[in-house]
Amino acid sequence: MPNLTGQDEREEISHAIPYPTIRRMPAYHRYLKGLQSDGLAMVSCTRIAESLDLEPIQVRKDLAMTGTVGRPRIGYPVDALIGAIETVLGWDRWSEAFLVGAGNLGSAILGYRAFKAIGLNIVAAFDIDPRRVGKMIHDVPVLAMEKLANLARRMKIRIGVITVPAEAAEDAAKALVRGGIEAIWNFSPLALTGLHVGKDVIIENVSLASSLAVLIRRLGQTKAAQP
Amino acid sequence: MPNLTGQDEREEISHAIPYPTIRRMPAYHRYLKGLQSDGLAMVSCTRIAESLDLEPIQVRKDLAMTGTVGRPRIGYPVDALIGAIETVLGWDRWSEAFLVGAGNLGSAILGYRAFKAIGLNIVAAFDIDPRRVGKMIHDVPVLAMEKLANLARRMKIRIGVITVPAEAAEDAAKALVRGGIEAIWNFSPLALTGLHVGKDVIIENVSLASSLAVLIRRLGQTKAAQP
DNA sequence: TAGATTGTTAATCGATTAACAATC
DNA sequence: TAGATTGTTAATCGATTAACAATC
Repeated sequence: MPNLTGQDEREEISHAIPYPTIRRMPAYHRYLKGLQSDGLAMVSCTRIAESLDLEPIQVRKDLAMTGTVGRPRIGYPVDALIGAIETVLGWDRWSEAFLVGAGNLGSAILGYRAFKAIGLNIVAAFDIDPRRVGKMIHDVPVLAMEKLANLARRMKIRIGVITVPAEAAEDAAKALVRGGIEAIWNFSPLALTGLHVGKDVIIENVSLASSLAVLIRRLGQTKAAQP
Repeated sequence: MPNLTGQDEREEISHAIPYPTIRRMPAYHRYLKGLQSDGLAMVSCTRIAESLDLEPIQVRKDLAMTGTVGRPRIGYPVDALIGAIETVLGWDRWSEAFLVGAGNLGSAILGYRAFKAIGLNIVAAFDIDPRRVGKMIHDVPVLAMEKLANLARRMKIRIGVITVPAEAAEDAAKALVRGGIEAIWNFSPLALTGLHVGKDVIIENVSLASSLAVLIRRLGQTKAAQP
C-alpha cells in the first residue's frame, strides 16, 4: 500500500546501518588500505577478524551492510570494499570544517593528516587569544572569533570542531551555531546537549573521561580477579 | 550450594556494572559536582536526565548501580552520589601513568588538568626525538625512550598512554609492555590488538575516526531527510 | 571433487524502556 | 492528604552470535 500522506517517508537509501557497525568501519578501511598497498586483491572475513580482534561472523555482517558481495571460498574484493566503505561513511564527499580553540589539542587535530583522507577538511581555526590569531598552524590560518559566524555562513560550513577548555565550550558552540553550523564535534570535557545549542544541531561529544573510566574499570577487575 | 573448586569464583564486588553505564558515569559526576558547588544537597533523576539529555529511567538504573539510595519525592543525596561514583570508577585510588609521544596531542593530554581529578596521574613522558627529551611539559619531564622500560618496572607503573603517530604506535606499545605495563590507552589511529602486545594487556583504543564517522553519517542522514 | 567461505535465517544476549507498586 | 519520585519486575528492542544451506 503506497504512502499517500508523504509525511513519514524515510530515506531507504541509508539502509539503516547500525551505529556500532559505523564505528567499526574506519578500522576495516584502514586495514584494507594496508592490504591494498601490499597488492592483495581478495580477503576473507576470517582473516580480517583475526587481525582486528573481532568475530568472523560480525565482520561478515558488517561488510554485508556495504553492499559488497564476496565469493565463497575466495573472500571479498579489497578495492571494492574500500570504495564501498568510503561511500557508506560519506568520505567521498569532502566536509569542510571550522575549528575553535587553537591550543595544544587543536593543533594536534589540525596536524592529524589522516582526517584529510577521511572526509574532514579543516579550513580555518579560531581563537579568543590575540597572540594566536594571525598564525598558521599546519597550513591552517588562525582567525579571530569575531569573524567566525559571518565567514561560516559565507562559506557554507557545516561542521564545527571544538577544542577549547570546558569553561569556553558553550560560548564556542554558540558562536558556531550563529554561523549556521549543523554539526559539532566536541572535544571539550563539557558534554554539550540540545539545551546548549538547540535541538536541531547534531552533537558528537568525544568524552575522554568515558574512555578512561572504562580502562580503569577493566584494570580494577583484573586486579580483583587475581588474589 | 557452595563452590568447592575455588576455580571460577568471580569477584562479586564488581556487581557487573554494564560498560554503557560506566561510560555515562563521568558525565553524572561532572554534573553533580556542579550542583555541589551550587550548594544543592538533593537532586532528582528527572532533573539529571533533562540536563544530560537522557531518559529519567536510565538515570535511575545507572544511579542504582552505585548503591546510593534515593528518597521518593525528594531525590538522591548529591554528596553521597559523587562519592559512590568515584568509588565505582576507581577514582579514589590514583593511577600513575607514563605517556609516550610528547607532541601536540601528548602535550594536550598532559595539560588536561581534569584527568588529575579523575584518577590518572601522568608522572613522566617519553619521546624518541632528542630535541624534546629533557624538557618539562606542564610540569611533567620528557625522558628518552630507552629509560622507559626500566623506570616503569621500578615505579610499578600500570598504565601507559600512547600519543604517537600510527607508524610509531606498535613500537611504543611494545616498549610499554616491556616495562610491565598492564593497560594501554591508545590515541594513535592504529587500533592496537592482542596481536601487537599479547593477550593479557588491556587495550583501550580512542578512535577519533569512529567518532567522526558517526558524526558525518548523522549529518548525511539529516540532509537526505529534507528533500 | 572436497571443503572453506559466504549469505541468510533463527536464537541468544544484554541494554533500554515501560509499568506500577511502594514511599516519602 | 495528594502526588511526585523512587525501586523493581516485566516487556521491548536491537545487536551479536549461532546454525546451516548455498556456492565457488
